[in-house]
Amino acid sequence: MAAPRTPRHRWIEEGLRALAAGGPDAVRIESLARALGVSKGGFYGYFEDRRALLDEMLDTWDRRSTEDVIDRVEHEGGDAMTRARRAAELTFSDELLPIDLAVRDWSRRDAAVADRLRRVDNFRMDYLRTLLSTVCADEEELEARSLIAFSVAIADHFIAADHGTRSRADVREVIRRRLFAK
Amino acid sequence: MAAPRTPRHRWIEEGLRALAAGGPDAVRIESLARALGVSKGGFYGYFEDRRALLDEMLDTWDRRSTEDVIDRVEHEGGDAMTRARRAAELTFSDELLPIDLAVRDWSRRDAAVADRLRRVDNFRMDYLRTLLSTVCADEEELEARSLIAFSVAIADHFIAADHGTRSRADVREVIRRRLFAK
DNA sequence: CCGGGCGTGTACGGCGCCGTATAGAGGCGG
DNA sequence: CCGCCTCTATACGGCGCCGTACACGCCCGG
Repeated sequence: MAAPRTPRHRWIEEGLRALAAGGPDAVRIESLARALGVSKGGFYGYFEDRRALLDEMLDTWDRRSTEDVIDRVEHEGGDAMTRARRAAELTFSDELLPIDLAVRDWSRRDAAVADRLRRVDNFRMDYLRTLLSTVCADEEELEARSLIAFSVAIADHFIAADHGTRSRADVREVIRRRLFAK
Repeated sequence: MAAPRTPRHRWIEEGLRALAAGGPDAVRIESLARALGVSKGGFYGYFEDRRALLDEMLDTWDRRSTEDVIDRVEHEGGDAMTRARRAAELTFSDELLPIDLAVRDWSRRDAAVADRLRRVDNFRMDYLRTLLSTVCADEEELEARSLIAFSVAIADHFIAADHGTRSRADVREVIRRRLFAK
């Protein structure tokens, strides 16, 4: 049989690109086809409909954002703060970050997406708790620090405010040192 | 002259409702008209086009989220932590919160929206700095606390994680007390 | 080298939306 | 009480998209 010019994963890749750039409403089959230099003819051979594509896109994002990230971080090693910084770098990479933000917004309007996001975020928070537990024994304190760490990391991409002479990264570094202080 | 059944502000109200519920892509003139029990006939008498409506919606949201909130909080009075909590309550009320979140997402794809959001967020951060400066003298520390406070408030609505036996509100209360401790 | 299938291109009907044009209704001022 | 002026309903052409139908071509297995 002929090797497909445009296999499943290419539709998924292009879909994730569109999602990152314009949110779920921008994931249009005909526009993906144009971006792929192809007509939409083949699409419906792989996917039942548009929703099925969106589901598989979420599968792909889910895996890349959790297992894949932790595997790499744990493989590279380092102390707790180093691992946390590295996990944040990978999680919020140029590639994954825009998808994450789009999914986060999308989840407010779609219960199935919200369920997935909950799974992903719990995965991340669990890892963060593990890392922070090395410097913080009190359970209440641990939970507070974990939520602060995750909140600052996420909100960094949603907040538009300036910080006078300091850069946002400077302020975040101050916060990070504080969180990982014993 | 006949009093208009559907004046400007009703289109704007309905537009904000649609924005809150489904993001900017959900603000469709014909669907707003349906929601208002009216045809779109009159719309183009008030607004140049769809974009003009979106601009006025942003004007309305901007004012309600900044000046209106601060005026009420300052009028009610209380200590710094009380005012901060009250400002957060008003800013993230059932009515304003979904609009805020939608605008925040929207701003990633529209530079004009991003400019407005920056103005609004800077306004809020300035107020937060003012409040926190009553309990915190060191400038670096003040900036860190302000960013944490704003980040936790914003991220609260974007993060899906659970916290074991504790509720999210519990954890946030722990953080709030910490931030406002001298 | 030849048939069959899979992946593709193309065309179709349908829908929802945009922005425009135009005609009607209904109150106000003269 | 009548004309006018504003707001509204309706209709239109156009566009982009969905999902389906079908025909073609190419490559693989026999």
